[in-house]
Amino acid sequence: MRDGHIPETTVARLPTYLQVLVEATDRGVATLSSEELAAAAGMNSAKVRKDLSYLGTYGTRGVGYEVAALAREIAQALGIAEDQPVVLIGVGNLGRALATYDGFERRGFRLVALFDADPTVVGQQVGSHAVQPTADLEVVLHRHGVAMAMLAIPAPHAQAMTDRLVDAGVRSILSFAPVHVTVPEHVTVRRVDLATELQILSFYERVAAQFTA
Amino acid sequence: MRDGHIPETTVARLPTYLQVLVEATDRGVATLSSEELAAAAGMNSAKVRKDLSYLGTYGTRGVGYEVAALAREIAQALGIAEDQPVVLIGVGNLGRALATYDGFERRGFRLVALFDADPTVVGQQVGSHAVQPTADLEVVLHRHGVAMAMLAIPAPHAQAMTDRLVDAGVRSILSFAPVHVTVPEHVTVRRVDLATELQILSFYERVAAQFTA
DNA sequence: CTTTGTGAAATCCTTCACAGCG
DNA sequence: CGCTGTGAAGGATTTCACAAAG
Repeated sequence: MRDGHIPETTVARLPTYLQVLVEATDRGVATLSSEELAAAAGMNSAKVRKDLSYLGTYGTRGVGYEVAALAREIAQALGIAEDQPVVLIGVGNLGRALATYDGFERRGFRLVALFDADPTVVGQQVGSHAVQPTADLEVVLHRHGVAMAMLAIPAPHAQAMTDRLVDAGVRSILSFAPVHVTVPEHVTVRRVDLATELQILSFYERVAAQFTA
Repeated sequence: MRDGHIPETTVARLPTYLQVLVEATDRGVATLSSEELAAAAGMNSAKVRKDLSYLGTYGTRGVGYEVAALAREIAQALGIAEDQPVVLIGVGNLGRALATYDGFERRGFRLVALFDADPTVVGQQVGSHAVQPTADLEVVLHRHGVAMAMLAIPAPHAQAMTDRLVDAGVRSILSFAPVHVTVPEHVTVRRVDLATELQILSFYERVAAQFTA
Protein backbone atom coordinates (compact mmCIF):
# COMPACT_ATOMS: atom_id res chain seq x y z
CA MET A 1 0.00 0.00 0.00
CA ARG A 2 2.27 2.75 1.31
CA ASP A 3 0.27 5.85 0.43
CA GLY A 4 0.27 7.58 3.79
CA HIS A 5 -3.38 7.04 4.64
CA ILE A 6 -4.34 4.47 7.26
CA PRO A 7 -8.02 3.91 8.16
CA GLU A 8 -9.04 4.88 11.69
CA THR A 9 -10.23 1.39 12.45
CA THR A 10 -6.86 0.00 11.49
CA VAL A 11 -5.02 2.50 13.68
CA ALA A 12 -7.22 1.46 16.59
CA ARG A 13 -6.12 -2.16 16.13
CA LEU A 14 -2.39 -1.59 15.77
CA PRO A 15 -1.80 -1.43 19.55
CA THR A 16 -3.39 -4.87 19.92
CA TYR A 17 -1.12 -6.36 17.27
CA LEU A 18 1.86 -4.74 18.92
CA GLN A 19 0.96 -6.29 22.24
CA VAL A 20 0.65 -9.76 20.72
CA LEU A 21 4.03 -9.30 19.06
CA VAL A 22 5.68 -8.21 22.29
CA GLU A 23 4.30 -11.27 24.05
CA ALA A 24 5.52 -13.48 21.22
CA THR A 25 8.98 -11.95 21.60
CA ASP A 26 8.93 -12.79 25.32
CA ARG A 27 8.04 -16.37 24.47
CA GLY A 28 10.90 -16.49 21.97
CA VAL A 29 8.66 -16.84 18.92
CA ALA A 30 10.40 -15.46 15.84
CA THR A 31 7.62 -15.65 13.29
CA LEU A 32 3.80 -15.42 13.30
CA SER A 33 1.32 -16.03 10.50
CA SER A 34 -1.66 -13.74 10.01
CA GLU A 35 -3.77 -16.65 11.22
CA GLU A 36 -1.85 -16.95 14.51
CA LEU A 37 -1.80 -13.21 15.03
CA ALA A 38 -5.53 -13.07 14.39
CA ALA A 39 -6.25 -15.84 16.88
CA ALA A 40 -4.26 -14.11 19.62
CA ALA A 41 -5.88 -10.75 18.90
CA GLY A 42 -9.40 -12.12 18.62
CA MET A 43 -10.13 -11.32 14.98
CA ASN A 44 -9.84 -12.87 11.53
CA SER A 45 -6.75 -13.23 9.41
CA ALA A 46 -7.99 -11.27 6.38
CA LYS A 47 -8.38 -8.19 8.53
CA VAL A 48 -4.91 -8.63 10.00
CA ARG A 49 -3.32 -8.89 6.57
CA LYS A 50 -5.22 -5.90 5.21
CA ASP A 51 -4.32 -3.84 8.29
CA LEU A 52 -0.64 -4.70 8.09
CA SER A 53 -0.56 -4.04 4.36
CA TYR A 54 -1.19 -0.34 5.10
CA LEU A 55 2.16 -0.19 6.85
CA GLY A 56 3.99 -1.70 3.90
CA THR A 57 4.89 -5.28 3.07
CA TYR A 58 6.62 -6.90 6.01
CA GLY A 59 5.46 -10.49 5.63
CA THR A 60 7.04 -13.39 3.82
CA ARG A 61 4.72 -15.54 1.72
CA GLY A 62 4.60 -19.10 2.84
CA VAL A 63 6.09 -18.13 6.22
CA GLY A 64 4.42 -15.23 7.99
CA TYR A 65 5.63 -12.07 9.70
CA GLU A 66 8.98 -11.61 11.42
CA VAL A 67 7.94 -10.72 14.97
CA ALA A 68 10.75 -8.31 15.88
CA ALA A 69 10.70 -6.39 12.59
CA LEU A 70 6.93 -6.02 12.57
CA ALA A 71 6.85 -4.86 16.21
CA ARG A 72 9.46 -2.21 15.39
CA GLU A 73 7.46 -1.10 12.37
CA ILE A 74 4.18 -0.76 14.30
CA ALA A 75 5.90 1.13 17.14
CA GLN A 76 7.31 3.44 14.51
CA ALA A 77 3.88 4.04 12.94
CA LEU A 78 2.41 4.74 16.38
CA GLY A 79 5.13 7.26 17.12
CA ILE A 80 6.44 5.38 20.14
CA ALA A 81 9.74 4.19 18.69
CA GLU A 82 11.12 6.33 21.48
CA ASP A 83 9.14 7.19 24.61
CA GLN A 84 6.65 10.06 24.47
CA PRO A 85 6.46 12.43 27.43
CA VAL A 86 2.97 12.70 28.95
CA VAL A 87 1.48 14.68 31.82
CA LEU A 88 -1.49 13.89 34.02
CA ILE A 89 -3.89 16.57 35.21
CA GLY A 90 -6.04 15.65 38.19
CA VAL A 91 -4.84 13.39 40.98
CA GLY A 92 -8.12 12.16 42.47
CA ASN A 93 -9.03 8.48 42.76
CA LEU A 94 -8.72 7.77 39.07
CA GLY A 95 -5.69 10.04 38.67
CA ARG A 96 -3.84 8.13 41.38
CA ALA A 97 -4.50 4.85 39.62
CA LEU A 98 -3.24 6.30 36.34
CA ALA A 99 -0.16 7.81 37.99
CA THR A 100 0.88 4.46 39.43
CA TYR A 101 -0.04 2.33 36.41
CA ASP A 102 3.14 0.84 34.99
CA GLY A 103 1.55 -0.01 31.62
CA PHE A 104 2.21 3.47 30.27
CA GLU A 105 5.93 3.20 30.97
CA ARG A 106 6.11 -0.28 29.50
CA ARG A 107 4.21 0.68 26.39
CA GLY A 108 5.87 3.75 25.00
CA PHE A 109 5.23 6.64 27.37
CA ARG A 110 7.02 8.52 30.11
CA LEU A 111 4.94 10.29 32.74
CA VAL A 112 6.85 13.52 33.41
CA ALA A 113 4.56 15.41 35.79
CA LEU A 114 1.35 15.33 37.82
CA PHE A 115 -0.81 18.39 38.41
CA ASP A 116 -3.73 19.20 40.65
CA ALA A 117 -5.69 22.35 41.42
CA ASP A 118 -6.34 21.34 45.04
CA PRO A 119 -3.69 22.89 47.36
CA THR A 120 -4.11 20.08 49.87
CA VAL A 121 -3.04 17.56 47.20
CA VAL A 122 -0.18 19.63 45.77
CA GLY A 123 3.16 18.48 47.16
CA GLN A 124 1.98 14.93 47.87
CA GLN A 125 4.14 12.16 46.52
CA VAL A 126 2.14 9.91 44.16
CA GLY A 127 4.08 7.09 42.59
CA SER A 128 7.43 8.54 41.58
CA HIS A 129 6.29 12.16 41.28
CA ALA A 130 5.32 14.99 43.57
CA VAL A 131 2.05 16.65 42.60
CA GLN A 132 2.61 20.15 41.21
CA PRO A 133 0.22 23.11 41.24
CA THR A 134 -1.58 23.81 37.96
CA ALA A 135 0.01 27.26 38.02
CA ASP A 136 3.24 25.59 36.89
CA LEU A 137 1.56 23.79 33.98
CA GLU A 138 2.82 25.89 31.08
CA VAL A 139 6.41 26.03 32.31
CA VAL A 140 6.64 22.27 32.78
CA LEU A 141 4.95 21.43 29.47
CA HIS A 142 7.35 23.68 27.68
CA ARG A 143 10.44 22.42 29.49
CA HIS A 144 9.73 18.78 28.61
CA GLY A 145 8.30 19.40 25.14
CA VAL A 146 5.07 17.65 26.10
CA ALA A 147 2.46 17.15 23.38
CA MET A 148 0.18 14.65 25.17
CA ALA A 149 -1.90 14.97 28.32
CA MET A 150 -4.29 12.81 30.35
CA LEU A 151 -7.20 14.62 31.92
CA ALA A 152 -8.78 13.16 35.06
CA ILE A 153 -10.61 16.16 36.48
CA PRO A 154 -14.30 16.93 37.17
CA ALA A 155 -16.46 17.56 34.09
CA PRO A 156 -17.14 21.25 34.87
CA HIS A 157 -13.42 22.08 34.64
CA ALA A 158 -12.64 19.99 31.58
CA GLN A 159 -13.22 22.61 28.87
CA ALA A 160 -11.21 25.36 30.58
CA MET A 161 -8.29 23.05 31.29
CA THR A 162 -8.42 21.71 27.74
CA ASP A 163 -8.19 25.25 26.37
CA ARG A 164 -5.19 25.89 28.56
CA LEU A 165 -3.47 22.69 27.44
CA VAL A 166 -4.08 23.50 23.80
CA ASP A 167 -2.69 27.01 24.25
CA ALA A 168 0.39 25.45 25.82
CA GLY A 169 0.97 23.33 22.71
CA VAL A 170 -0.65 20.02 23.65
CA ARG A 171 -2.01 18.24 20.58
CA SER A 172 -3.41 15.00 22.04
CA ILE A 173 -5.63 14.62 25.07
CA LEU A 174 -6.95 11.49 26.71
CA SER A 175 -9.92 12.67 28.73
CA PHE A 176 -11.72 10.77 31.47
CA ALA A 177 -14.19 13.59 32.11
CA PRO A 178 -17.69 12.54 31.02
CA VAL A 179 -18.31 15.59 28.85
CA HIS A 180 -17.69 16.69 25.26
CA VAL A 181 -14.93 19.28 24.89
CA THR A 182 -14.34 21.43 21.82
CA VAL A 183 -10.84 21.74 20.40
CA PRO A 184 -9.22 23.20 17.27
CA GLU A 185 -8.80 21.09 14.14
CA HIS A 186 -5.20 20.07 14.81
CA VAL A 187 -5.89 18.69 18.30
CA THR A 188 -7.21 15.17 18.98
CA VAL A 189 -9.26 14.24 22.04
CA ARG A 190 -10.13 10.67 22.96
CA ARG A 191 -12.66 10.21 25.66
CA VAL A 192 -12.76 7.22 27.98
CA ASP A 193 -15.94 7.16 30.00
CA LEU A 194 -16.27 4.19 32.30
CA ALA A 195 -20.00 4.53 32.93
CA THR A 196 -20.58 4.81 29.17
CA GLU A 197 -18.76 1.53 28.63
CA LEU A 198 -20.95 -0.18 31.20
CA GLN A 199 -24.08 1.26 29.62
CA ILE A 200 -23.09 -0.08 26.20
CA LEU A 201 -22.53 -3.50 27.77
CA SER A 202 -25.87 -3.22 29.49
CA PHE A 203 -27.59 -2.81 26.13
CA TYR A 204 -26.19 -6.11 24.88
CA GLU A 205 -26.82 -7.74 28.24
CA ARG A 206 -30.48 -6.99 27.72
CA VAL A 207 -30.46 -8.52 24.26
CA ALA A 208 -28.73 -11.66 25.58
CA ALA A 209 -31.19 -11.88 28.47
CA GLN A 210 -34.10 -12.06 26.03
CA PHE A 211 -32.73 -15.27 24.57
CA THR A 212 -32.17 -16.72 28.00
CA ALA A 213 -35.67 -15.83 29.21
CA MET B 1 -38.02 2.27 12.38
CA ARG B 2 -38.86 -0.07 15.28
CA ASP B 3 -37.54 -3.34 13.94
CA GLY B 4 -35.45 -4.42 16.89
CA HIS B 5 -32.05 -3.95 15.29
CA ILE B 6 -29.89 -1.01 16.35
CA PRO B 7 -26.44 -0.50 14.76
CA GLU B 8 -23.48 -0.90 17.10
CA THR B 9 -22.29 2.59 16.41
CA THR B 10 -25.66 3.97 17.42
CA VAL B 11 -25.68 1.97 20.66
CA ALA B 12 -22.25 3.39 21.46
CA ARG B 13 -23.62 6.92 21.15
CA LEU B 14 -26.80 6.48 23.19
CA PRO B 15 -25.01 7.00 26.53
CA THR B 16 -23.72 10.36 25.31
CA TYR B 17 -27.20 11.49 24.33
CA LEU B 18 -28.52 10.33 27.66
CA GLN B 19 -25.92 12.36 29.47
CA VAL B 20 -26.77 15.50 27.53
CA LEU B 21 -30.44 14.95 28.30
CA VAL B 22 -29.79 14.51 32.02
CA GLU B 23 -27.80 17.75 32.07
CA ALA B 24 -30.60 19.51 30.21
CA THR B 25 -33.07 18.24 32.81
CA ASP B 26 -30.86 19.68 35.56
CA ARG B 27 -30.87 23.04 33.78
CA GLY B 28 -34.66 22.91 33.52
CA VAL B 29 -34.69 22.59 29.72
CA ALA B 30 -37.85 20.79 28.55
CA THR B 31 -37.14 20.41 24.87
CA LEU B 32 -34.09 20.01 22.63
CA SER B 33 -33.81 20.01 18.83
CA SER B 34 -31.55 17.52 17.06
CA GLU B 35 -29.32 20.49 16.27
CA GLU B 36 -28.93 21.42 19.95
CA LEU B 37 -28.43 17.83 21.01
CA ALA B 38 -25.80 17.40 18.32
CA ALA B 39 -23.90 20.52 19.38
CA ALA B 40 -23.77 19.36 23.01
CA ALA B 41 -22.69 15.85 22.03
CA GLY B 42 -20.12 16.99 19.47
CA MET B 43 -21.67 15.54 16.32
CA ASN B 44 -24.03 16.50 13.51
CA SER B 45 -27.80 16.64 13.64
CA ALA B 46 -28.49 14.16 10.86
CA LYS B 47 -26.70 11.46 12.81
CA VAL B 48 -28.64 12.33 15.95
CA ARG B 49 -31.98 12.07 14.18
CA LYS B 50 -31.06 8.81 12.48
CA ASP B 51 -29.83 7.34 15.76
CA LEU B 52 -32.96 8.35 17.65
CA SER B 53 -35.19 7.05 14.89
CA TYR B 54 -34.00 3.52 15.69
CA LEU B 55 -35.66 3.83 19.09
CA GLY B 56 -38.98 4.91 17.64
CA THR B 57 -40.41 8.33 16.92
CA TYR B 58 -40.16 10.48 19.99
CA GLY B 59 -39.68 13.92 18.42
CA THR B 60 -42.23 16.53 17.48
CA ARG B 61 -41.78 18.15 14.06
CA GLY B 62 -41.26 21.85 14.28
CA VAL B 63 -40.34 21.55 17.97
CA GLY B 64 -37.74 18.92 18.85
CA TYR B 65 -37.48 16.18 21.44
CA GLU B 66 -39.09 16.20 24.86
CA VAL B 67 -36.10 15.85 27.17
CA ALA B 68 -37.66 13.78 29.96
CA ALA B 69 -39.46 11.35 27.67
CA LEU B 70 -36.42 10.78 25.47
CA ALA B 71 -34.14 10.24 28.47
CA ARG B 72 -36.55 7.64 29.82
CA GLU B 73 -36.67 5.94 26.44
CA ILE B 74 -32.88 5.75 26.07
CA ALA B 75 -32.45 4.46 29.64
CA GLN B 76 -35.02 1.81 28.77
CA ALA B 77 -33.16 0.79 25.62
CA LEU B 78 -29.89 0.60 27.56
CA GLY B 79 -31.49 -1.61 30.17
CA ILE B 80 -30.85 0.80 33.02
CA ALA B 81 -34.43 1.92 33.66
CA GLU B 82 -33.75 0.36 37.02
CA ASP B 83 -30.24 -0.08 38.44
CA GLN B 84 -28.19 -3.06 37.32
CA PRO B 85 -26.14 -4.92 39.93
CA VAL B 86 -22.42 -5.12 39.09
CA VAL B 87 -19.40 -6.68 40.79
CA LEU B 88 -15.75 -5.69 40.61
CA ILE B 89 -12.98 -8.27 40.57
CA GLY B 90 -9.52 -6.98 41.47
CA VAL B 91 -8.95 -4.23 44.00
CA GLY B 92 -5.52 -2.94 43.00
CA ASN B 93 -4.80 0.67 42.08
CA LEU B 94 -7.30 0.78 39.26
CA GLY B 95 -9.83 -1.35 41.11
CA ARG B 96 -9.81 1.07 44.05
CA ALA B 97 -10.51 3.98 41.72
CA LEU B 98 -13.39 2.07 40.13
CA ALA B 99 -14.79 1.02 43.51
CA THR B 100 -14.95 4.62 44.71
CA TYR B 101 -16.14 6.16 41.42
CA ASP B 102 -19.62 7.58 41.98
CA GLY B 103 -20.40 7.77 38.24
CA PHE B 104 -21.53 4.16 38.14
CA GLU B 105 -24.11 4.73 40.86
CA ARG B 106 -25.35 7.92 39.25
CA ARG B 107 -25.63 6.37 35.82
CA GLY B 108 -27.60 3.21 36.24
CA PHE B 109 -25.52 0.71 38.19
CA ARG B 110 -25.21 -0.59 41.71
CA LEU B 111 -21.88 -2.01 42.84
CA VAL B 112 -22.83 -4.97 45.03
CA ALA B 113 -19.47 -6.57 45.88
CA LEU B 114 -15.68 -6.33 45.53
CA PHE B 115 -13.43 -9.37 45.20
CA ASP B 116 -9.72 -9.94 45.36
CA ALA B 117 -7.52 -13.01 45.32
CA ASP B 118 -4.88 -11.46 47.61
CA PRO B 119 -5.55 -12.47 51.26
CA THR B 120 -3.86 -9.29 52.52
CA VAL B 121 -6.47 -7.22 50.65
CA VAL B 122 -9.48 -9.33 51.58
CA GLY B 123 -11.39 -7.78 54.46
CA GLN B 124 -10.21 -4.23 53.72
CA GLN B 125 -12.92 -1.61 53.49
CA VAL B 126 -12.83 0.12 50.07
CA GLY B 127 -15.49 2.74 49.54
CA SER B 128 -18.69 1.32 50.99
CA HIS B 129 -17.75 -2.36 50.67
CA ALA B 130 -15.44 -4.83 52.37
CA VAL B 131 -13.31 -6.79 49.91
CA GLN B 132 -14.41 -10.43 49.73
CA PRO B 133 -12.33 -13.49 48.84
CA THR B 134 -12.79 -14.81 45.29
CA ALA B 135 -13.83 -18.10 46.86
CA ASP B 136 -17.18 -16.47 47.62
CA LEU B 137 -17.68 -15.29 44.05
CA GLU B 138 -20.31 -17.76 42.86
CA VAL B 139 -22.43 -17.48 45.97
CA VAL B 140 -22.54 -13.70 45.86
CA LEU B 141 -23.22 -13.51 42.12
CA HIS B 142 -26.08 -15.91 42.52
CA ARG B 143 -27.54 -14.19 45.58
CA HIS B 144 -27.69 -10.79 43.87
CA GLY B 145 -28.59 -12.04 40.40
CA VAL B 146 -25.52 -10.35 38.93
CA ALA B 147 -25.09 -10.45 35.15
CA MET B 148 -22.34 -7.82 34.78
CA ALA B 149 -18.77 -7.71 36.07
CA MET B 150 -15.77 -5.39 35.89
CA LEU B 151 -12.40 -7.07 35.68
CA ALA B 152 -9.33 -5.20 36.95
CA ILE B 153 -6.85 -8.02 37.48
CA PRO B 154 -3.46 -8.87 35.93
CA ALA B 155 -3.54 -10.11 32.35
CA PRO B 156 -2.31 -13.65 33.15
CA HIS B 157 -5.39 -14.31 35.33
CA ALA B 158 -7.95 -12.72 33.04
CA GLN B 159 -8.97 -15.78 31.02
CA ALA B 160 -9.39 -18.09 34.01
CA MET B 161 -11.43 -15.53 35.93
CA THR B 162 -13.52 -14.81 32.84
CA ASP B 163 -14.33 -18.50 32.48
CA ARG B 164 -15.39 -18.60 36.11
CA LEU B 165 -17.61 -15.55 35.72
CA VAL B 166 -19.24 -16.98 32.62
CA ASP B 167 -19.89 -20.30 34.39
CA ALA B 168 -21.51 -18.33 37.21
CA GLY B 169 -23.95 -16.72 34.77
CA VAL B 170 -22.27 -13.39 33.98
CA ARG B 171 -23.13 -12.24 30.47
CA SER B 172 -21.30 -8.88 30.24
CA ILE B 173 -17.73 -8.13 31.25
CA LEU B 174 -15.88 -4.83 31.23
CA SER B 175 -12.23 -5.83 31.23
CA PHE B 176 -9.26 -3.61 31.99
CA ALA B 177 -6.76 -6.40 31.48
CA PRO B 178 -4.66 -5.76 28.36
CA VAL B 179 -5.29 -9.14 26.79
CA HIS B 180 -7.88 -10.78 24.56
CA VAL B 181 -10.16 -13.25 26.33
CA THR B 182 -12.34 -15.84 24.62
CA VAL B 183 -15.98 -16.18 25.64
CA PRO B 184 -19.06 -18.05 24.39
CA GLU B 185 -21.38 -16.47 21.82
CA HIS B 186 -23.91 -15.15 24.33
CA VAL B 187 -21.35 -13.25 26.44
CA THR B 188 -20.08 -9.76 25.61
CA VAL B 189 -16.68 -8.44 26.64
CA ARG B 190 -15.63 -4.82 26.26
CA ARG B 191 -12.00 -4.08 26.78
CA VAL B 192 -10.73 -0.74 28.04
CA ASP B 193 -6.97 -0.53 27.71
CA LEU B 194 -5.49 2.77 28.84
CA ALA B 195 -2.10 2.32 27.16
CA THR B 196 -3.87 1.40 23.90
CA GLU B 197 -5.83 4.64 24.01
CA LEU B 198 -2.64 6.63 24.43
CA GLN B 199 -1.00 4.77 21.57
CA ILE B 200 -3.89 5.59 19.25
CA LEU B 201 -3.60 9.24 20.25
CA SER B 202 0.12 9.07 19.68
CA PHE B 203 -0.47 8.00 16.07
CA TYR B 204 -2.52 11.12 15.35
CA GLU B 205 -0.11 13.26 17.37
CA ARG B 206 2.56 12.23 14.90
CA VAL B 207 0.39 13.16 11.94
CA ALA B 208 -0.38 16.57 13.50
CA ALA B 209 3.31 17.11 14.28
CA GLN B 210 4.18 16.73 10.60
CA PHE B 211 2.03 19.73 9.72
CA THR B 212 3.54 21.75 12.54
CA ALA B 213 7.10 20.86 11.58
C1' DC C 1 2.56 -26.24 -0.79
C1' DT C 2 1.85 -22.43 2.37
C1' DT C 3 0.79 -17.87 3.33
C1' DT C 4 0.91 -13.05 1.91
C1' DG C 5 -1.00 -9.00 -0.45
C1' DT C 6 -4.87 -7.14 -2.69
C1' DG C 7 -8.57 -6.11 -6.19
C1' DA C 8 -13.46 -6.72 -6.08
C1' DA C 9 -17.81 -7.73 -3.68
C1' DA C 10 -20.44 -7.28 0.21
C1' DT C 11 -21.69 -5.05 4.31
C1' DC C 12 -22.07 -1.37 7.40
C1' DC C 13 -22.30 3.56 8.58
C1' DT C 14 -22.79 8.48 7.59
C1' DT C 15 -24.47 12.27 5.21
C1' DC C 16 -27.64 14.43 2.09
C1' DA C 17 -31.77 16.34 0.99
C1' DC C 18 -36.47 16.75 1.21
C1' DA C 19 -41.36 15.16 1.92
C1' DG C 20 -44.49 15.65 5.39
C1' DC C 21 -46.15 16.62 10.08
C1' DG C 22 -47.31 19.76 13.74
C1' DC D 1 -42.58 27.87 8.88
C1' DG D 2 -39.38 24.77 11.54
C1' DC D 3 -37.82 20.49 12.49
C1' DT D 4 -38.34 15.52 12.39
C1' DG D 5 -38.02 11.13 10.07
C1' DT D 6 -36.16 8.66 6.33
C1' DG D 7 -35.24 6.93 1.54
C1' DA D 8 -31.36 7.22 -1.34
C1' DA D 9 -26.52 8.41 -2.24
C1' DG D 10 -22.04 8.34 -0.83
C1' DG D 11 -18.10 6.64 2.03
C1' DA D 12 -15.75 3.56 4.81
C1' DT D 13 -14.70 -0.98 6.45
C1' DT D 14 -14.82 -5.86 6.26
C1' DT D 15 -14.74 -10.06 3.97
C1' DC D 16 -13.95 -12.92 0.01
C1' DA D 17 -11.19 -15.29 -2.95
C1' DC D 18 -7.24 -15.87 -5.58
C1' DA D 19 -2.94 -14.65 -8.10
C1' DA D 20 1.73 -14.36 -7.03
C1' DA D 21 5.79 -15.05 -4.06
C1' DG D 22 8.90 -17.76 -1.37
